[in-house]
Amino acid sequence: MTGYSIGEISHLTGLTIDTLRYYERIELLVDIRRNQSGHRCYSDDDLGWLNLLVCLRETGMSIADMTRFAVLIRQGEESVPDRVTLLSKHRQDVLNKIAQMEQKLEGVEAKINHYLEQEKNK
Amino acid sequence: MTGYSIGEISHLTGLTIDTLRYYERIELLVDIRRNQSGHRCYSDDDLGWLNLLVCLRETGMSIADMTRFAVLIRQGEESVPDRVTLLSKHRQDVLNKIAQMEQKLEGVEAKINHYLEQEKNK
DNA sequence: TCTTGACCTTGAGTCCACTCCAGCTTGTAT
DNA sequence: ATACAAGCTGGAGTGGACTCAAGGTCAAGA
Repeated sequence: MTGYSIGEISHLTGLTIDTLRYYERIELLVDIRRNQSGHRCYSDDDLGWLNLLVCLRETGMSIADMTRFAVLIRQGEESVPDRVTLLSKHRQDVLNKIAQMEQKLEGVEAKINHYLEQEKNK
Repeated sequence: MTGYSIGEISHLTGLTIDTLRYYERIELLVDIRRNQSGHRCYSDDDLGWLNLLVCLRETGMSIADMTRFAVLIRQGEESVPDRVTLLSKHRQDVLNKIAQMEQKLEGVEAKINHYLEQEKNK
């Protein structure tokens, strides 16, 4: 209930402490509570938001787009349709990127097999 | 038979002209033939190598690793097992990364669905 | 009391992968 | 003859996403 320290959040999210402070600087993260001694004190909501950011980052969303999304959220309820649009577009981008990677991976596999053949016939 | 100009190769591979020259500068590409007027003249082998590089790049291999691979190739036949090792490791990395992206994408989809539910109950 | 360790801030630095610039040459079309 | 497109070089600049450094505060334990 007292919230999480930056070190705890770093462990829980996999983001470094420097990255957490950086995200706050660029306003990807706002209004983080502080305790008496000025240390950041993250809430469960903050943790939830960071976990979503990690999902977006790991699926290749740019910081610029994450920032756009964060702005939508700050605009409140009425931006929900826009948020759906943004995330849906991202979802499709990710699916395309995965398909693209799978296709190019075939080229790599063909090369591996070519080398294996070459070794076999020696 | 006369080979391809840098502009043609750019179209064929999707790499920009600047990137092609950059790859040569960092020795990802070596011994590109020149015509009488000093212009690059790429062979079919060069094109094949570039297409493989594109597969590696699009699947997320770093320039540093591509350079290592290029060095192995220049070492000749005896490096074939090492090339297989390098490419196989990359293949596994790509599969892991795709799996990771698919998993994190579920987090994004959950959020989309959450928003859609929220909109429905309004 | 004094030392650790975890935290704080501002500002600068790093790494990667290009990308752009200025000034020059060459070959083809009008 | 001249204009224009496409190419050349060496070197500098860019954008994205962090990452590090220096110097300071604060609370708890030996």
